[in-house]
Amino acid sequence: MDIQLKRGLLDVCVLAAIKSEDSYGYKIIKDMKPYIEISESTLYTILKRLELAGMLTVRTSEHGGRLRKYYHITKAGLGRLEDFKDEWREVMSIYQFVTLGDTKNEKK
Amino acid sequence: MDIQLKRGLLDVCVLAAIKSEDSYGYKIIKDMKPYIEISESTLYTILKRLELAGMLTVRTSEHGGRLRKYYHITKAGLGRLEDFKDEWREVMSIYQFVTLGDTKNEKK
DNA sequence: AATAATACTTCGTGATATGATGTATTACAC
DNA sequence: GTGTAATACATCATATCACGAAGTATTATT
Repeated sequence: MDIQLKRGLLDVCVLAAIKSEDSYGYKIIKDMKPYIEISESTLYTILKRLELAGMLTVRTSEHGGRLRKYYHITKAGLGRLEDFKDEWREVMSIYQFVTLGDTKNEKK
Repeated sequence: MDIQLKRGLLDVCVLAAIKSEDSYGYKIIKDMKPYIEISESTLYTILKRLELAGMLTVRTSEHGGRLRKYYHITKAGLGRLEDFKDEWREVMSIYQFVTLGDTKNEKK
């Protein structure tokens, strides 16, 4: 999939991945995989960015003798997801513009 | 609208704006305006990029004592628009992922 | 013992949207 | 007839960001 199209989608995907329950890096990647590929370097960059923006909080927890960072979505993060749904209406109108006049049985 | 979401949309929007008939910079901006805002610097950058990629051709023509650059979509450009429609299926599946479990009457 | 999987980090790079600024002509308001 | 807006295109510097590469460390599997 086109890199540029992914931008703007990745952030909300990560937030969506931790929406229903706290999760950690490796799991987020696996959960997103069926829908969108994300590299480790990209994910951890995004997680840090989202943390700085107050969209999520981090908690370090031991798991099987190894440290894991669990990410928890905040109210701001949930708000971001809501805003995204609003923006999506705009996106769909743009899609309409791009595919305008593309129906098979188009009239002149 | 979110800058990141615009990426990946702008290129195809510009191609769509010259799809049915040749157009020029200023008109493209005005045609796109109801759907998506684009600054002049961005548009001319994109037009140059698309020309280099063989998605469109340029023809300079005089109009009212002033030079105008008319942009014409190529087969490759039309192909790009077709590819975009395929990619859109992926985008919609991502949207599903993001809004998963967001219905009002959600079951546990 | 070796390899794969899990888990996170840092760095450099390339793509790119945009504001600022500049040039030049035409149309219009006063 | 002079100033301002609109038309039309160009260039530059900047900031954001996805990603590959490379690294560190532990656990699970073969």
